[in-house]
Amino acid sequence: MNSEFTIAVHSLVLLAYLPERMATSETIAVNVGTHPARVRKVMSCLRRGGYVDTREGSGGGYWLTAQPAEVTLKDIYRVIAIGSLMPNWCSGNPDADCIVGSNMKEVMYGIFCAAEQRLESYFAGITIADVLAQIRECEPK
Amino acid sequence: MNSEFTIAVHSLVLLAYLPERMATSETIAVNVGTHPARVRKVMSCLRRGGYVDTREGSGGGYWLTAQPAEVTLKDIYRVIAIGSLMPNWCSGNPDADCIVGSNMKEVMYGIFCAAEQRLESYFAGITIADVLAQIRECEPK
DNA sequence: CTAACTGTAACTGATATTATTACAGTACAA
DNA sequence: TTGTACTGTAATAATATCAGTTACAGTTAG
Repeated sequence: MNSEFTIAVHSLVLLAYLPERMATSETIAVNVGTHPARVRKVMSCLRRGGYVDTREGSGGGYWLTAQPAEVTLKDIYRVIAIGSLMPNWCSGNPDADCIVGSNMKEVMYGIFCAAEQRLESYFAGITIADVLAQIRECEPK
Repeated sequence: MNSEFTIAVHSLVLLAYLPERMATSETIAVNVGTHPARVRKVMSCLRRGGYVDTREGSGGGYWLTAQPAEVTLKDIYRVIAIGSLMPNWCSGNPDADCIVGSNMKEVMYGIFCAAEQRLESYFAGITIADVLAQIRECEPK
């Protein structure tokens, strides 16, 4: 899995934590530990998903429009990282004579799709509010 | 996830399918669609896990020692691919002042570990024999 | 008009993945 | 005991993916 999912979750949790529920890509990037351009790319996806709103220009930035308790990690996963469980490489060769070689690709595809659904159902049980609550429970540094 | 897990499953299913339950790395590699050296690397892990036995030298190769109905994809996952769900990149900075930035890494780590357990429990329900049965159910080409 | 933003694409460098080569070690069989 | 056919493993090369960075057009507030 690439890390855009993590960046997306982190960004939404940060917005939920901030009193104004608003921040610029620069502020988010510092908190996440990456480059503002990368944050903007991820936030564009979240905007298309309807979880944040953006304003360009001076005084602009990103703010949370969704309720933290109503956005799940599954929602975010589907917007940002869907399909990332499946390896890019597939085994077998559909034209082979052997039924194992010729059908393995399809069977493994089915297995990974079902695995991804399991993963999504786990993520469906975790909201942005839950993640923020876990953060508040951490030992103060 | 890298594709060694897929190669391992494919190899074991092929061995379970073959009447002798035995094959060389060359035979397996052709069926899987990769290089024999790569198959040998994966099979070394499976040997250490106790799922196959190997014999060097002329007439050697790999054969299945475990019962196909008793080896699960979870067993294989743990031997070959454990930890592969977690991204290599982590967000946040434990030294930051903000509790979100300083604790996100740890919280996301916990989320991914639990997700991996979910994945493993799904894989625990699928045996090599199940995969082979699915292959036999596929339309003949 | 200017400063401060986002949106997005292009490019670079780093890292991960897969393929390939190489060769030492082992076992069988003539 | 020598040749052939294998495994075991490391090193290298080729390729793909990922993350960082730069660049700049477009937008908005003041």
